[in-house]
Amino acid sequence: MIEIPSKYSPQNTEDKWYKKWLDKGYFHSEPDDREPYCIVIPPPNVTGVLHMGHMLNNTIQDVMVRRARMLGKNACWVPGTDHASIATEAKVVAKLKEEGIEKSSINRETFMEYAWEWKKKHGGIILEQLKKLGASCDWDRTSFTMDESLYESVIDTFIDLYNKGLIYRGVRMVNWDPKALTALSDEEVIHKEVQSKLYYLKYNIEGEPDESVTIATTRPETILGDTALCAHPNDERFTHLIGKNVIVPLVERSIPVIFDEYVDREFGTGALKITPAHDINDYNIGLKHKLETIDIFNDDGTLSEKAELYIGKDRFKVRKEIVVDLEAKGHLEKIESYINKVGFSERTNEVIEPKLSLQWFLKMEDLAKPALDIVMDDTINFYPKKFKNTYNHWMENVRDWCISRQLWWGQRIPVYYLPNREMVVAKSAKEAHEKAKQQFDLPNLKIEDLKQDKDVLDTWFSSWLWPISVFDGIRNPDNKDIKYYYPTDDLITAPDILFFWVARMIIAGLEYRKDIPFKNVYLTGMVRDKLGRKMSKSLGNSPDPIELINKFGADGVRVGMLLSSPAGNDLPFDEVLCGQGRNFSNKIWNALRLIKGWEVDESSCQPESSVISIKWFEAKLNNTLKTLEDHFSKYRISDALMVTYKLIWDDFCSWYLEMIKPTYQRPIDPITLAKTIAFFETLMKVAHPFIPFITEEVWHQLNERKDGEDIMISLIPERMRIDHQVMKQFDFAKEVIIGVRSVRSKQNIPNKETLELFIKKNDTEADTTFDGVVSKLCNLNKLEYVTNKVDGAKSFTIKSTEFYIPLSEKIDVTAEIEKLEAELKYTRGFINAVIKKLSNDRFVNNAPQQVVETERKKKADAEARIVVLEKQVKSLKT
RNA sequence: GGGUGAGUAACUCAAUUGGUAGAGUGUGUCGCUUACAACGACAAGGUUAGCGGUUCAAAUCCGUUCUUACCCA
Repeated sequence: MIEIPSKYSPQNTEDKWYKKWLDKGYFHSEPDDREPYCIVIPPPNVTGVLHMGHMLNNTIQDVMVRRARMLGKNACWVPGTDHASIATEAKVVAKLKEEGIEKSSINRETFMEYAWEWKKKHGGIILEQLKKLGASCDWDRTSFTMDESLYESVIDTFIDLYNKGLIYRGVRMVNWDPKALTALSDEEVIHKEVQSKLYYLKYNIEGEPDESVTIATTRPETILGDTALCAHPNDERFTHLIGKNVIVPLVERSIPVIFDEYVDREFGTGALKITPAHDINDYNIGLKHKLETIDIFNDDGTLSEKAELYIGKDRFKVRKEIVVDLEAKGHLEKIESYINKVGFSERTNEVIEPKLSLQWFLKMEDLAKPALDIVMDDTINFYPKKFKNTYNHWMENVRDWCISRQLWWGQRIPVYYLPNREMVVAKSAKEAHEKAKQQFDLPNLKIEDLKQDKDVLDTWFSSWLWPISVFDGIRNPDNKDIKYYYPTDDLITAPDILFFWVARMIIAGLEYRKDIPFKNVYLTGMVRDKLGRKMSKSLGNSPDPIELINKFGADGVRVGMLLSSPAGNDLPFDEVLCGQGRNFSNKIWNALRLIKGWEVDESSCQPESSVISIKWFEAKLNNTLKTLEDHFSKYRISDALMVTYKLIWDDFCSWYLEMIKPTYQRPIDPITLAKTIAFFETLMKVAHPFIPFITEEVWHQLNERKDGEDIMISLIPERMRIDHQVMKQFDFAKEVIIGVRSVRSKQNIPNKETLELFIKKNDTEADTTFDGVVSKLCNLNKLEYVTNKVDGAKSFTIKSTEFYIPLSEKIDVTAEIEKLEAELKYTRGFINAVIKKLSNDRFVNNAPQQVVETERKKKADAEARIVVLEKQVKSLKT
């Protein structure tokens, strides 16, 4: 026997094969005559390291790409990263701080040098980790959202949209991160429940020094920015305040009492203070009632001069101080503990301050409409379908997109301001200069007089172009890559970015290519821990993917990730699943060991049982290939894997190999061996997209391969006709085998001991096709058809066929009768339901013909079985 | 508070659109039998969250209550 260790070790094969594939250029794709299959990776953040979400997501992508490749398509998976402006800038700022450098002490250019240096050093980590997973990305096409061509595409797009009148500058309430000093999108804000306090504050009524009205607030420091007090118009507790003013405590400012149905009468006292500059709802009420806005905060979260008091102090410090002062002046009625949701910055974990600020916006309404329709009419398909609802809801309530960020790391907004407060939009300062001179008739304007906008664009304003810009399709709309690969085929991503990435890519695709960016969107679930919590760094509940790979092998981890992750359902991750994946590899490995260990006798002829076994497995294989196609067409990846898993483990290893296995130390015949190896090869091909490494290794062990004859670039064989007859016959044989094994197990008869099996057919002719197989797998020394019941034997019944196994021990007649009667009871219950159905005219007339037919068949089968069972009981009793 | 999903075996999920519920894992019993103990054989396990309704027939459709996740406010 050839020396093959009994345990498969992935470490010895995975790196070897990945390198080989890479060296041979198998991952690279160039346009040709074949049908393209393309996926663009959801670009991970350059600051990121691989987490479980990436593992799941990229495993699925790799499965899709590898399968497409093996179906003969020209498969291209474009990898890359996004520049993640705020996250990266935060990292760089922190690193500089460690080195004793404050961001405020250096200029933009110097900062950008540091940032690029950081990117060069750390930006590729995540992509290297993907290689460990086996990702078959076309690394030659690796893109980065700040690469020259992608950068320029973003700028061109901004200019184009501006010229179309879709981009404007305006004051809006934004989510302000006082630490990063930038606006954040809603998606970058995480709302968390926190234990806070509800302060009940008394405002005096103007002109009535003895009267007051009490409001409740969680943020007492913001009273300094109050410009109104509001109650529900139907709330009788406050009708006496109509037309009156109240006095803001401490600053002693008079503000009007207004009425609006927005107010929740149940909350607090029913009266609400209105601070339009610092709360989005108050802002909207302020707009409606034309209230003044007083912005009491500086950008860093300290109080501004507008606040009049506590100037320069931090907002949280002020909260404590103002409560003391309010109490001293008798304005504090009480404090209750209260749980509310507070927004935190995703990147800096700072409490978000709603803030009015001047930002750039993209008008979304007209752009969103066609992007909504194209999903609703299934031109783009979502898997699972339920996300169409979510998408619809979002797109119908779309709000303008705030695209500016107060950062340096990113594409700088191409807007230039003139000394006369006018502005021009242009690709470069030089162009802007020319344009400004002409447009405003300023021949003496100097280029230094132009000031470019300080802000950069939101990272999503880069990534929404991703499926186009990775092929340079914005700048060169007719280049051969974009024409060949676009639209891409599948997009695989998580539902939490459905709106701010997926939807926007669809919008950009329709706007700039007049075509969808992808045909299908597969939404993965979220990876959670066993307790159902989201995996996150802060909780520390996420395993390190690289350690997992070291422990279980990349193949094992891939199987673990895929096994229980149906599209859109969350995946409660458990290492046990990776263990299952590793065991699967080991099973395959040992099947290889078995086959490699066989001696061949070229002159021996093929046993009948092997002939029929091969016939059966061929049918089973083709049938499974069909099921597999169906699962893939519905994007049921975990089902596809399970079907493959069972085909290999159950059908091939547990059944087929046992059926054709030569007796110990006997040689195998050449035909059976050749056929078995061919089956094994096909199985490896089918499994390759899921477990690329071990399949490549086994493929090479199974046969001598010429250079370039690798499984990765081979084709999955075409499906042949399925022999349903032989499958049916085998299913019956299987039941017989299980029946015999069950008797063995219950009677504690060791496998070594041979048995006799007598079969009494009652209605149909005996089908002896699999008798040889049954004898072999049950270790029978006799298999005989009889016409009479066999006495003193263990028995079991399948359909209406009786089976008898004579035993040396005595049979417990009472137990046998009990068993039979239990079966009779079940079958009678079953047949009664069927009879009831069939005797109902409305059923027979209304139900489809086929359904009625199967019911009749059920009835006939059950009747026959009852007759057999009854006879058996009767004979046992006499 | 509003919206959208989801509640099926101990766990994770199926059930081809209404035809008396199936896998994998786990569990139990037995077995280191000759590829594999990272294994094999066999077995147990379900009032489909509760209640009510439509139907010949409901896990599936309708209503309602409860639980839960996500999104929005």
